[in-house]
Amino acid sequence: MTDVKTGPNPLFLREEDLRQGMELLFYAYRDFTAEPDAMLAKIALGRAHHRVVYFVGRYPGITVSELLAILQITKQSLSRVLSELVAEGYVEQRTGTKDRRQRLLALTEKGQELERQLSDAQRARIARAYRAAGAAAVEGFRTVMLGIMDEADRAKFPPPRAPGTKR
Amino acid sequence: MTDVKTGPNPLFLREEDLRQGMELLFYAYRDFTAEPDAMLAKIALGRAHHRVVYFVGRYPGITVSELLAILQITKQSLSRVLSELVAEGYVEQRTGTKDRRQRLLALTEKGQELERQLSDAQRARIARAYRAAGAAAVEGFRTVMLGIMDEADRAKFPPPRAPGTKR
DNA sequence: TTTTTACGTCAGTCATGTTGACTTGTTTCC
DNA sequence: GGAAACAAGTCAACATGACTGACGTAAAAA
Repeated sequence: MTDVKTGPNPLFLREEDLRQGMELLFYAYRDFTAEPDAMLAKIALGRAHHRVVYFVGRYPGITVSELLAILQITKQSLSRVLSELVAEGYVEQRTGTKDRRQRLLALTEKGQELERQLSDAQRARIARAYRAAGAAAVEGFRTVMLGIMDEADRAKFPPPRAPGTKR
Repeated sequence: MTDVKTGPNPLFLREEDLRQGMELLFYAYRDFTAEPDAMLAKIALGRAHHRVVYFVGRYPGITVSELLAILQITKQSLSRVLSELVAEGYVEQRTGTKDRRQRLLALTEKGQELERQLSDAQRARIARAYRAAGAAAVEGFRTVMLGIMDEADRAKFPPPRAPGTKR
């Protein structure tokens, strides 16, 4: 590859640097998921349930197809997990008002409590890493992670607010 | 939590910031693994095989227990995957010379070729993200990812070399 | 010599994904 | 208004990758 300078930092990427990036993803993700997985095992649920509970909590009123687009699994896979969550009273479905074909999903009180418990360990982990790294590093993290993911979902992550800006 | 300033950046972490961090991990990892998964499916292998091939390629002569420590799965789980890779001629085992109980693992030529093909998409993805983000962002990414993972494996990631330093 | 370690294996189970086919209701389009 | 498209759900069969528990063998360490 002819090295055309694309900016102020030519970034001579060695094989070793790329390997390190791949491994950072592997180890961080492995440890990031380990805690909630252990909690889930105790109540006979799995990581798939966590993901559903997380995104339903994130987007109350989300439709089944929207959820499928995020998770990128088949509806048959989602179906099992989702119906278990509904049966156990973590998630409720109501028929869409605008489009009555849709099932709008939301967490029950119990579901919110579960989500909070599961994600707390992860939130704490992120918070710890963010605090230790500092604001500039966090912004770099954000930029690289956005570059790693497919372009399609980047719009879900609005640019950070300007420093000193109050909401 | 009483906010004790821990450094130059107090980092007022909002719920929203933490959620964003969690989701960055989810989406980046989802897309990072999608390409090799698709390739693996064509040759009747799975993600587990990729992980083994990757780390055996990374650490030629690695022992089974070292590999287990990295993957954090049971030896029974590894066993199936590993013996398939050996049977298909991707990985070879030889008895340790110092300790004859050990099976030292290494990739065959065929295994190296597979590893290269599988990881190429991932390497390209990381390279693209790194180049687009710039050196400072990459360093921030590194710092945050190290903070997210458990402390135990951080030693695997030596600090970056000083700028201008030749190896 | 006993114990521990490294590795392998058999057996059974579970969670999570897949494909393919089909149904039901609802909306949209001509 | 009728046909087509769409959202969701369901049944069935299957693959993968994890798990626990029990047991065996060979080599190293105590």
